[in-house]
Formats: sequence, C-alpha cells, structure tokens
Amino acid sequence: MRPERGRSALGPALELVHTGRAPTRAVLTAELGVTRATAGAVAAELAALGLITVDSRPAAAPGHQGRPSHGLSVNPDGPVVLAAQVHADGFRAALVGLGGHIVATAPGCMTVPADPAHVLAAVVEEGAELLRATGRTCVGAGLAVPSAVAEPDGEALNPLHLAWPAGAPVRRIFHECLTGSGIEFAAAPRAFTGNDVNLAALAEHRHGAGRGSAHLLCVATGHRGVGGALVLDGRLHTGSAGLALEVGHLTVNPDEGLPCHCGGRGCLDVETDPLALLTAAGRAPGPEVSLLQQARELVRDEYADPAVAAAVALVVDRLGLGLAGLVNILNPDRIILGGLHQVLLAAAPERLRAVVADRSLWGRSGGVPVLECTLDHNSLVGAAELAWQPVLDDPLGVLEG
Amino acid sequence: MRPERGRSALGPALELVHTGRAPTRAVLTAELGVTRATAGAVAAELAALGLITVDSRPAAAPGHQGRPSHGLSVNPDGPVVLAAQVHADGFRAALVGLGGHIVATAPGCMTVPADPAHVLAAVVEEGAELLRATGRTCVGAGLAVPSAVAEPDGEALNPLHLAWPAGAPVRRIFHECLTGSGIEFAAAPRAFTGNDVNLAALAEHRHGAGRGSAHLLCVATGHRGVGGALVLDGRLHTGSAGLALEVGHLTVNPDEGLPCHCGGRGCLDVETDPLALLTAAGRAPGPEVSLLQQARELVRDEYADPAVAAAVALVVDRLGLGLAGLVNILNPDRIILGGLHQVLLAAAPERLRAVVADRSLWGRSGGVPVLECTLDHNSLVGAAELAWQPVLDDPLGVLEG
DNA sequence: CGTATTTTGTTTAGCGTCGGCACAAAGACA
DNA sequence: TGTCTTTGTGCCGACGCTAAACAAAATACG
Repeated sequence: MRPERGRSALGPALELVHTGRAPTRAVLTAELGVTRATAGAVAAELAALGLITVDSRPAAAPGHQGRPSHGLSVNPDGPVVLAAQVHADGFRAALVGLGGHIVATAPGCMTVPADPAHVLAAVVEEGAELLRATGRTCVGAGLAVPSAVAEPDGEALNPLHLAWPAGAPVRRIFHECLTGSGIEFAAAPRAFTGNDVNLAALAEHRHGAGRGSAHLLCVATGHRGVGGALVLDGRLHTGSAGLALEVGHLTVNPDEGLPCHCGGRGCLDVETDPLALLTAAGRAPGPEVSLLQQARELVRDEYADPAVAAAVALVVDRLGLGLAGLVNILNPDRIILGGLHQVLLAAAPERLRAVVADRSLWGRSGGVPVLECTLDHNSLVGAAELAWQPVLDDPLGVLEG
Repeated sequence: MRPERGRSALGPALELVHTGRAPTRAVLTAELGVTRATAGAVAAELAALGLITVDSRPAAAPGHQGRPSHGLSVNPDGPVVLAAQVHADGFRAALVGLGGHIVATAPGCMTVPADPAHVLAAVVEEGAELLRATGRTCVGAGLAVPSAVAEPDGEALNPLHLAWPAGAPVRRIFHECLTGSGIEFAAAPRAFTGNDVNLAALAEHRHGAGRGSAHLLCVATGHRGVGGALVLDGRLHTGSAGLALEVGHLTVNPDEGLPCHCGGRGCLDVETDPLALLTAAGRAPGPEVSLLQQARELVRDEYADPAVAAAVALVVDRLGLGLAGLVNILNPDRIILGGLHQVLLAAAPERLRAVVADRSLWGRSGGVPVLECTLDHNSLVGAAELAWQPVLDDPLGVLEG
C-alpha cells in the first residue's frame, strides 16, 4: 500500500530534484521546510511514479558525521518530453528527460519551407521516430521558435526569419500534428510553444548560468536581430501578450546610428547584430555560411587585427549601452548573453562590464554580473522545460489523474 | 466556541474584501473557489478579528432571484495603519484603514530639514497624535519617499529632492522613531518604506485605475525627474535591489536633446518634466510655486495659446516615445500616468495614445490603454498598502500570534 | 394566495495532508 | 566498544478543507 502523502509538496520536491538543488533526502527536507517524514514520503511517491530514483546505498560524505543520506536523482530511464527548435536554417528535434538531459537527438533538417504545418509535421514525425526507437513514454511537447508568441493559440507574431505568415497559430498546429501522429502520451497530449530566447533563458535559469537568480535577464543575438528574456522568481515573464523584452529597438547610437525598420535610428538591433560587426570591421558578408558564423569566426580567428578589435570595441560599447538601459528598467541580479553577444563578452569582458557599470545609474546595480550562456542547445532544453512544467506543478494530476 | 477553520484562506479572503472584489459572501465563495461552508467560516473569523463587517440585513439585488446575500465590507471602525509621505515641499501623515480609506489626516509640514531622523520623528509625532485623538489601534506603518529604496534597511539611494544623504537607512530610522514613540501596536511595530511612484502604482492597482490589471505600468513626473513602477500579478516589482523602473534615462530625443546629468542626451527625465514644458512654451519659471504647479496651471489656463499647445504637443511626443520604449520591454496591459504626465494626457489624449501605438512595435500591444490616475493621495494610500500587507498575508499571525 | 424554485447560509461528518514524537539505523569520533 | 550525531520510518493527532443534508429567504408561477 503506497503512502498517499505529500500530494501538495510533490511538485516543489520534483522541481528541486529536477534543478539539482536536492541531491539527498536530507537537503530535500530542508529545502521544502517540512519534516523528514513528509520528505521521505514525497520522495517515495515520486520514485513510485518513476520520476526520480533513490540510491539504495547511501553515499558517505567526507568530513560529515552522522548517518549518511541516500542520494536523489532524476530517473535516467523515466519519461521524456519531445522538444524541438525551429530556426532560420532548419529545425531540430530531441527527447529530453528530467534534469534537462537530452536523451536522443534527431538528425534534423536544414531547410524550412514557408508553411508551418509542413515543418511541424516533419518535426513531429522525427519525434515519433525517436520515441519508437527508444521506447520511452512521452508526457508532453515543447517548441522553440524565433518569434514572439502570443496567447491563446501560440501565434507567432513576428517570425521574420522563417518566411512564415505573421500570426500563424503555431501551438495549435503543433498540437494538431501531435494528435494526428499516433504518439501515445502519458496524459492528454500537451503542446507548448515559446520564443527561442525566452526558452534559452528559462533553461539557463534551471540548469545553466542562471541558477539561483531571482531576476535573470538574458540577451542574445542570433543571425539577425536581438532578443531578450526575463525570468522572475523562476517564472518566465512574457508580458501581457507575449511581447515583453522586445529589446531590439532601444536607442544605443543616437548620434550616427544606422536607420532601422522600426522608424528609429541606432537601434540595438541594427547596431549589435552579426552584420553590424562585419560592417564595422570593413568585411563584406559572404553568402556561404550564416552571418552569425562569419562574425564568430572573425572574432575567433582575426581578433589580432586592429580593425577587428576596434570593431569589437565599438559594438561592445553599443551593447553595453543597451544593457545599461535595461538594467535601469529591470534591475536584474544577473545578465546572461548568448549568440554573438556571448562571443563579444568573451572577447572583451572588462570593457563590456565597465560600460554596463558606467552607464547604468547607480553603481550598486552597475555591479550586476554579466555572464556567458553555459548550456548546449539551451533553447531546445527550454522548450522541454515548458513541456515539463505541468508535471512539475502537479505530478500526480498529470501522470495519474 | 469560535470556528477555527479557514486559517490559510483567511489572507486571500481579506484581500478580496479589501480591494472591493468580494461585496458579498456569495461572490467571496466563488472568488476563493471554496465551498460556502468555508467562505462563511472565513468571513466569521475575519469579522471576529474586527477586520470586516457582515451586514445583519441582507441586501436584495433587483432582478436576482433566490435568497439575497449578506453584504461584506471593511470594518470602518477597525484597526488602521500609519501612512506618511515625504516630498520636496514637506511631509504628510495620515491614518488609513482597510480598503484604502483615509481615516484621519494630520496638518503636515511644509519644510523638510536635511536630517531624515528629525523629519521622521516629526512624522511619527503627528501619527501618534492622530492615534491618540481617534483612539484607533495601529497595526503597522508605511512611508513613501521620492527615492529608490533598497534592502535591508530601506536605504534611500537617490533622495535628490530632499537634500538627504544618499543611502540613508530610512526604514531603520523610521522603525526606531516608532519604537521610541510610545505608540502601541497590535503586534510588534512594523515599519515599511517605498518609493513614492511605486507606492502610487500599488494603490492605483488595488483601489484605482489599475484594478484588475496583471501587468500594470505607472509613470509619473513630480517636481523634477520621472519615476516608473510596475505591478506584476498584484505584486510590486522593485527589481533585485529596489532600482527597477528608473525610467528617467530612456533616450526620447536623440537628435537635439538636452544634456542630462546621466551623461546622455535627450533623456525622458529632462525632456518631459515640468521645466521642459515651461521652457518649450517659452516661459521662464518663477520662484513662487513649484514647477509642477506652474506647468499644471500653464496647461489649464493657457492651452488656447498656440505656443502652449505646441509645447504640449512636443512634450507629449517625447513622452509617447518613452512609453513606447517601455511597452516594447515590459508589454504592460495598462499604463497609468500621474503628475504632469497625467495633465499632458488629459490635454492631448489622442495624440499621446497615437504616438504610443505608432512607436511600439506590434500594433496589438500598441493598443494598450493609457489612463490617468484616479486616486487622491495615491502615494500615501500605497504606503498604507505596504503596512497592511502582513495582515493581508496572514491575519491571524499578525493579530493573534 | 400558496407552492415550487432558486440561491444562500449553517451544521455535521469525514477525509487528506502534514507536524510531532518515539524509535531504529548507520556512520563518525574517542 | 560505546557514545554522539544525523538520517529514515511508523504512528497518532491537529488542522483545514469538502461533501452532503438541512434550513432560510427571496422570486416565479399556477
């Protein structure tokens, strides 16, 4: 007779194990603020659901007297979610377990047709193949797209780099593909969609450089354009209509800025993206590889060239000004940079941090740490987080109710 | 034998009555999502604590069959909090009951010495006098200051208009004045401090134009400088160090902007404050009354003058550009304007709303409503909200535990 | 005018979740 | 080997709620 205790503490406990903050039952007890009896029952319940594993043999910690605690970990053979990412160059599908662990990856595809229904059907087909091959059970699906996403149908509001129609109800289409795919879900099929930078921020918050942050700001450049994301107290802040953190049009070069399609001049978007760096360095962009790739290689291979270093310094100054503006508005406790911005930070960390500190108003918040992303495929893992969320909120409700 | 039920639903229930969202026990039942039995017990408990009153005679609603429900309201003779506001021209103290009702107001003072300890001692003295005169019991105290406020001692980080030392631990001083004042508190004396615009936003969210908003942005100009505030899901967002929404240094006039002390040019601060309007209208500011007062009277009395109308249009355009920038970052579902910005909105509502819509990225969020503040003394009421919060979170814990 | 219907409030019984406590287990330290 | 410290488990009760039945107060309808 399984203990029926701990229903309401079940979700928080699973989240603690999922994010690696509860390596043993003892710290689980402390983190939950409950008695050992409750924590033990909760862990047993989660283990019975197949979500976590409790070590049979306790691991003795050195320099620690008293009875050693049994280790807790995410069940490596447990259920998975289907995670996918669509970007300008193609798409990628994977199965992701708890803990943000990528279990299996599909080869993906390098061309994205204009019709979202065809792309998502292909994504789901690859996911179904992965599920067949691995025999895992699936509890949900998440999709990252390079666009702001609105309620209630997951409309992609500005899929500028995909040649998709603006406003395409991506989540609804994704959901329809899933129901028609023959994939068996543990519960009803749940489809989620989010902006890629938002999801990258969520993944970094749970498993990467953003761990423990209460006010996490993430800014990233992909191939063109700048995206931002804010994770407040562990929850993604997408604004009232999914349009928050559209930070690309902060003015960062008022004097001699390039014109921007938004009508302004000197926007963060056109001043700090890969094309801006290449132009500043006097390089003409080639057609072979992506602009991001060209810019990344320029910094990696030719930073010794004074013209390249000057271009990096220029773009870093613009980026710093934009980040300082965001610091004044959002007052984050940590900033994480991805894409080209991550490359720029790696190339000139002191300069970027100094600009952010100098141009944000109060020195105290100017001391905000600016870090690089540390997670591979963070948008993909973030899409998985979205799909895991109902399980984290109410494990019993999803897997049994 | 009082029913001991409803302890955990007590706080949410009190908040519903406090904000006017639960006029009867029937809607309280629906809003809480509990059974009638629980709602009835909770209401009885709150009434026994002296916080709310239950009408003895039910009020029959027209065109509504079935047994009429008993009305719920905040107890007008219940406990109060001491609320105070300090600004450039003096301070004000008041007693505020639940529901944001101002019970009594002190005459206040029109000069603010440089020493915060003396000001707060005077504030507390006036509060003690009010409590003596009214015989009310006091459950806490809140203070609004024109500065960002940090943890853990309520440090005023930038009290630019008070000639106070930056970083003065205002909440700690306030707390010491309260403990030394002889005021008897229902629980241990609790002192809270917040930024005036933040608190105005909180008050408007609970009792004014911001009711029901989940992503409320508030922007206001006082005598000099611009302040912003964000209320997310009913909670004030002050950032990781109390420095969020320092929106005064968004660039809104890149081409020919005035220099700003922040080092930039054309900041919202110097382009949309009272002095900016007076200057744009070609008026030299006089020394008699405050700049805000002069600007307000200019718009009220001389809007027929084409030069004044042109100045209003100019400043409205700058303000609209700044608000559009904030919309792109925060994606609020409502914007509330106070101070001079409220006057500008009243003078040229179509123009301001059009600029916000045009310059924010996606038309859908460009349709965000822009409204005026509707509450008198909203900073004062917001300071009271801060002091009420522990009671709203756990009524029993504060008043009995 | 009396009865049915609708909606609200109260009483009682019971259930689920968690805390408190006692006890057992497993290693560290002397 | 014995004591101390920390961890895990079983049992009981408290607490906070739901469910269900009953009572009350109005409208709707014949």
